[in-house]
Amino acid sequence: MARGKVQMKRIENPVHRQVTFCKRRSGLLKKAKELSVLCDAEIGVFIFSPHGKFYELATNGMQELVERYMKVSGGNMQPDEQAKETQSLDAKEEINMLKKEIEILQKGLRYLVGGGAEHSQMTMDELLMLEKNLEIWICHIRSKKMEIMSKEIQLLKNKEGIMKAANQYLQDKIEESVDFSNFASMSPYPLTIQNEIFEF
Amino acid sequence: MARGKVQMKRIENPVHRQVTFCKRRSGLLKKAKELSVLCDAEIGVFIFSPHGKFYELATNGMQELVERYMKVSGGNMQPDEQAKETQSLDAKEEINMLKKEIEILQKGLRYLVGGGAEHSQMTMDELLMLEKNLEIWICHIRSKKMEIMSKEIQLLKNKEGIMKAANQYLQDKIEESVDFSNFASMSPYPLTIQNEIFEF
DNA sequence: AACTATTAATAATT
DNA sequence: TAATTATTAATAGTT
Repeated sequence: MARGKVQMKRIENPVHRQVTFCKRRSGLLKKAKELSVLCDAEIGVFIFSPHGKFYELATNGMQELVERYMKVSGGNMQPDEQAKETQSLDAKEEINMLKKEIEILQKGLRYLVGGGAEHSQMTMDELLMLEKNLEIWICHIRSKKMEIMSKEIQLLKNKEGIMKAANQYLQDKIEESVDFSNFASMSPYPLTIQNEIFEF
Repeated sequence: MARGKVQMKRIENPVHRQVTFCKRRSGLLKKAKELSVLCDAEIGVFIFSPHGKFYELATNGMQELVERYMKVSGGNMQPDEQAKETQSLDAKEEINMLKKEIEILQKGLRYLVGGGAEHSQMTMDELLMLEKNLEIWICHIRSKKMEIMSKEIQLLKNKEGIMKAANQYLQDKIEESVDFSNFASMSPYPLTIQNEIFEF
């Protein structure tokens, strides 16, 4: 927008890039604020600089926007579509249970972020629920571990098969040589050493 | 930026406002994308139109940005506010929303505990670390539960002591009365009933 | 950080 | 709605 058209690709010169970042960042935030004021929209902007610095603008508190975002994006991007599911349960009860769970999870989150000071405020029931959640979570992790281990075992078995085949091949060769040359022993090494040779 | 300077306040004419919203929204998203490309920054933009329609742009997936945001912002959730917003909605919709929210919170927790790695991509070592973390957390919770139970036990013991004292007092009174009046039996009730009288 | 020459965005208009 | 255009706003390169 000034002194020459700009190519839409990463600016390689780090100084230029940094300067442009500052200028355009403030420009973007200004535009965002303008849009929110002029059109009565709620807007949130995150900016993480390449070096991890964080900038934000939010019309109504980022927290609220994030929560709203999560609600919308949690389903599909179209708020219309998520309304159409049919399932008959005792809705109010379920809602209450879910809300409780949310509260507990939020407390848990706060606890983790806050480093532990907050759980003195949790009741016994809440602690039980949180404990249950964590146990479920640990189960997931353990099954993931099992999965990884299974893969490794499979890999090792494959290796073993290949090594066995290689050993067989070598043994055959040796026997062949023995037959052919009539030497008593061409193979001074035990098979285990052959294994090592073919390990990979 | 055209045909006259614009006042920085809400556009009252709804048609103008809507038109301006569309134009500036696309402008803002464009600018955001440009900034991210030119300066190698990560950017997320939420826009909620006055009528609740939602637009977003995110360089690396909004989820990741939101998580990152939660990390830097310290996770100061306001559990109260979101409950009120959902009052007028259809129950099933609400259930879905709450479930999504739970999922997101769990993801957030996972993220915080794991230090940022997605667990589908986690290595064995990372999973082990996470598992250990969760177990530690469960230990904390269990010790908190123990603490609560201990307090309850203490409370019950105190009660017991008070009741015993009360009983003793009553018994003394009764004996006194017996001595004083020379009636054979002033106390037709067993002590267990005295216990009930002094329960609280 | 301040300054322009330019480009880009957009308000009003068609 | 979708173009057009007259202006203003943003900013790239420079100092």
